[in-house]
Amino acid sequence: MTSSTTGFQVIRSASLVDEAFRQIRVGILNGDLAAGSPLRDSVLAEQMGISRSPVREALRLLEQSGLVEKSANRSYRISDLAAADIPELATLRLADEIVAVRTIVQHKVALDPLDAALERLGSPGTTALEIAAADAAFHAAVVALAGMPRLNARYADLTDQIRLVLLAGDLEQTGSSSVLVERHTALRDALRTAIDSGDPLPAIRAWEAHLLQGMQVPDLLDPL
Amino acid sequence: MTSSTTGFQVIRSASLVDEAFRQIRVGILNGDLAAGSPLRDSVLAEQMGISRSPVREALRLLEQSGLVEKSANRSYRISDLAAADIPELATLRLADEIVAVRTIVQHKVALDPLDAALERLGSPGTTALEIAAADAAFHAAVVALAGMPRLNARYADLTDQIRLVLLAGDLEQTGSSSVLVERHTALRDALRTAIDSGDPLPAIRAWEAHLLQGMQVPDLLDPL
DNA sequence: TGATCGCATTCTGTCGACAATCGACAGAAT
DNA sequence: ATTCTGTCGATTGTCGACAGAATGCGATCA
Repeated sequence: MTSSTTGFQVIRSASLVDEAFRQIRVGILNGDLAAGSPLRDSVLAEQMGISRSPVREALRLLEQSGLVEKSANRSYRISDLAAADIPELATLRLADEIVAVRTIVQHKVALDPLDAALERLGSPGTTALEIAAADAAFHAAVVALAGMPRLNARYADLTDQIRLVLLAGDLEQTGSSSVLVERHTALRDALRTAIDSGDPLPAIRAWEAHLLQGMQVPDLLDPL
Repeated sequence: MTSSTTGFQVIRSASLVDEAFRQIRVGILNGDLAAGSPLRDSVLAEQMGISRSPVREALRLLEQSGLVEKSANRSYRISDLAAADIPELATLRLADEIVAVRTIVQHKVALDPLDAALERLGSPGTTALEIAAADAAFHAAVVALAGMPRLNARYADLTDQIRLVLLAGDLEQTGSSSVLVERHTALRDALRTAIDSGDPLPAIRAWEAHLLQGMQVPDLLDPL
């Protein structure tokens, strides 16, 4: 890399907007911020020790990414995603992952980056939260393999919203670690055989089945 | 300085951010704003007669919607979407429209709203630009029929970006009005028969063929 | 006692100004 | 002549403050 000789790191002071975005986002996804209560920019700004302007821009970005919405009296609050929103979110996520699978199969992308995610998924002594994170990381890695930046961006937004729904209804139903490793390894193998054979359909079927058992996806998919 | 050169209007009400977003967006999509030149918030603010803050927030929103990009700590500029970006954009658009088609077929949504779009497409004496708009409106109407707000939002962003690409390379290859009416009527009929039979596959195939002939979509789709 | 109007407080939207940073240019040193 | 360095103008990032709107409370009247 560029700075390998000196060990210097590239200095990039992220803008306050990016920093505020990041902090508010993790605050929401960790459940630290109360679900229904309004998000007041002045309060957030004071808590972060910055002015309101960057916070306001960050809130707008969070709104576009779906984690935050403006209520009628025009104050921001965390999106109250309910079980009613699950079908749409799950459908869109499945659609995006299928796009990724197809692209990967068509371009015969190397699958090595998935091994790291699989390993993290199977490492012993991980909390349920870490297991869920590793699960999400595997799917995100698959999507990333497609090399489509816009797909990546919108997929990240989707997973954030889904995580918010799960947080609200706390119906975290991640199975045991071992069975998860088994299932995701099967997914990778399906991808590999699809690449070898050139036919993505079996991999797509495996993906549908996988996401179907993860959460109730509408029966949109069987006709395929 | 009046806004005669750019066609911007002085903003009066609503939210200045929304208004600025709207005006800059149409300015980009109409080609009024130079493609490569930087978008300076001070200049835009002055042209619209408002301060820089709303403009900056609008530019950030435009960045997330893909029409504008910013180099680190430097000025915004219109995204230089090239022909290299067409495969991803077209793939994502097709994926989204297929999601809509599947949802419509499964829920047996009434197709009446499409007739208005078809009529506009076939009304005589329309310019090539209006024909293109009516074409896009038909597809947007189909997506809207699915009733999925997030799908709608991201589809709108996609079509904006695609329009920007077409604007840059001006390879507008809209056929004659009559043949377009014919093709889109066929799409609606395919949708209808799919709803009646309960099998979305023929409609999906019709959609793939339609979008394939519209612009070079990668061969992602034939395995379906 | 209950409802409605008015006032005060709080919050959001917007603005002008200051500070920080970047690219370019010119001058100096090799 | 070329390269490095110091400075300057331009532009972005951030801030504190003001104005309008909304909310809540209290007083007054039916």
